[in-house]
Amino acid sequence: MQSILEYQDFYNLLTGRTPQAFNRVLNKNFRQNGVELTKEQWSILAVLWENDGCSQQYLADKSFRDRPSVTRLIDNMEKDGLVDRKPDVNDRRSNLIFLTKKGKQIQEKVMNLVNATVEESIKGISVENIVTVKEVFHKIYQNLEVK
Amino acid sequence: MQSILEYQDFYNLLTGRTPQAFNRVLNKNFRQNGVELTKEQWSILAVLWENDGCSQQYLADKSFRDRPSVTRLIDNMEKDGLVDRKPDVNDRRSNLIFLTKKGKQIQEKVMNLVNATVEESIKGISVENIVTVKEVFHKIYQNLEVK
DNA sequence: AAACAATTGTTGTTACAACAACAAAAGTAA
DNA sequence: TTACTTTTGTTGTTGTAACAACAATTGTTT
Repeated sequence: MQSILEYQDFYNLLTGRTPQAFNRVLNKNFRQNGVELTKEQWSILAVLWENDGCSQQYLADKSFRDRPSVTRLIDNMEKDGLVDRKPDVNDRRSNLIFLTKKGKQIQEKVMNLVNATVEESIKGISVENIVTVKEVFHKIYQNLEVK
Repeated sequence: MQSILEYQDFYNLLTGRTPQAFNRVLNKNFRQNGVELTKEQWSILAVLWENDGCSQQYLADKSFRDRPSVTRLIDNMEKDGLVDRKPDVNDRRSNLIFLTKKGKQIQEKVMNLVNATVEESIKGISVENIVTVKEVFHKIYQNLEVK
């Protein structure tokens, strides 16, 4: 890391074309298979499939979003019939979010598409190198969070 | 990569909390130092600092955005007095984008902030591991682009 | 030259991110 | 209990992404 260009390269590495390409291909795979989900909606569903009936705050923590973002995602997903909001009788500040029948039924199809996209993307990459990427990103995250 | 959870982990790795954290810290560093730029505007300026007076299509290619996104970024940056649009006399379909005095003057300050943020983020990570991340991302990009 | 195709930029629409400000409810301390 | 603080969710605003559709211009083919 010496020149200005290399710093810009590193920025592009982290936030640039590869994550965008992955998102684009995932979206395309969704659409081509009749799955009308945004990648953000998928990331919320993935949390619910593991823990149905959790709060919006929990969804925000698990999906690395802030509360306003989750509020609006749930708004749209409720309109699309994927989830229902139910008030928490034990804490009236809180809503509990439940999968609808539709939200449950699409799990297998969606996860197959996600798995296929991930497998396609990491073809020819060794497990050691994937582990290294995970470790580097974890370290970067820690470096930035300490602040 | 065996279970559903690990695939989701990989998705989060690529598009998740670490890139978001980097963007958040970079934005914070901009604001705390009186630089009123979005990270997207910065990525456009970085291209112009290397090649002032290029077309919007060129900016789109270099910053990995589509044409509509660049149109609106330039709209906003023109309002903010960072760049000027000038018609290309040799090709009347095309605009040439030029840095204003303001757009040139902030280069040093902005690049110092970007460099500091990158350095902070990669503290304690070996050059070999950073190279591995670059290679893995390049391979992923190729895997997805072939499609 | 004329017809067709490709390129460049714009506009419209929908969806999301980030941040600030806020209200309601719950928790805590006096 | 009352007053203060924290938590949870919502709304407002601005900025961007992705995609479709389009106009103007340029390039290509015949």
